[in-house]
Amino acid sequence: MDVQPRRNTTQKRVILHSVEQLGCHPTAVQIYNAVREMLPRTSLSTVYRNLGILVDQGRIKAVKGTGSEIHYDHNTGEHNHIECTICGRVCDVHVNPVNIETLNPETVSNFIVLEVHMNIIGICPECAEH
Amino acid sequence: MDVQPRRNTTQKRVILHSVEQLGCHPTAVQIYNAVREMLPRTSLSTVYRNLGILVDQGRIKAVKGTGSEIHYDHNTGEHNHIECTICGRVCDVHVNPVNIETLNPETVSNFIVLEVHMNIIGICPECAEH
DNA sequence: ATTCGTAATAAGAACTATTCCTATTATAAA
DNA sequence: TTTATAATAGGAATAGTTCTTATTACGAAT
Repeated sequence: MDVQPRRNTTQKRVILHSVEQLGCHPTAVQIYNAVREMLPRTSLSTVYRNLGILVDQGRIKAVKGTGSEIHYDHNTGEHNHIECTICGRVCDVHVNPVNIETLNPETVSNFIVLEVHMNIIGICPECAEH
Repeated sequence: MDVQPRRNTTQKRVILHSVEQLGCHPTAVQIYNAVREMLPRTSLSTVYRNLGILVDQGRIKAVKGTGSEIHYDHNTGEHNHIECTICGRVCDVHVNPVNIETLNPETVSNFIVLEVHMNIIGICPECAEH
């Protein structure tokens, strides 16, 4: 729970930069490939460790789609995601957020509601036109 | 894409029965443990294979939470899920479904919207009272 | 600038959840 | 019954992620 000292390493900077550059919610391996174009000796575990640190620091978000890989999102603001069933791409979506206050406690099994995530599944424009 | 003949085996019946009995969205391993109390020689791969068949047949649903395991749900009707951040339990929730028609195509990046899933994160009543 | 403690790294082993493989078993049709 | 083959048990293989350890390099204090 206490904050460790953090060094500002080249790898960390390039990893964050790659998440931002790749844009559309890359996976760890996609980030790894991008990073290795600039720093060819970077290891996958370094990518995973730094992604974990960046998530802990709230500088990026980890996003789960329908697949088994974790996607990383540099957009830390409130938004939802839409995933293409065909190509697997994950995009940002701005739907009116569900107001937690409006959820009747009875309907949510008397849980204390913390977050409401909306995941939309669909077909992206590119895949829609074959 | 053609339908294979399916045999009605004891294992398949006990696996479906366990998903129903365990109720609150068990994982494959939880189902495996329950099944082995009745059929001690059942293997984990048999559990996975039959869960896959049951999902394909629409008799149960596969549900992903925040964790890495897949949960199985005998409630095949339209509903959403709420997950406790503390104990990890996944429960059914009946929130007014999001009407796909009301989603502005612009706001959903011009995707063809197929499904809208709402995942709620919270604290369950048991965990709330320490 | 140089030294030095230690955070971060590279490389790969280990782990976890799931899927696949294969010889054997058992269902149900003939 | 017999028989063809779907389903099984057991375990190997895979995929994605996390962990381990000797080595490297950041940056604070000389």
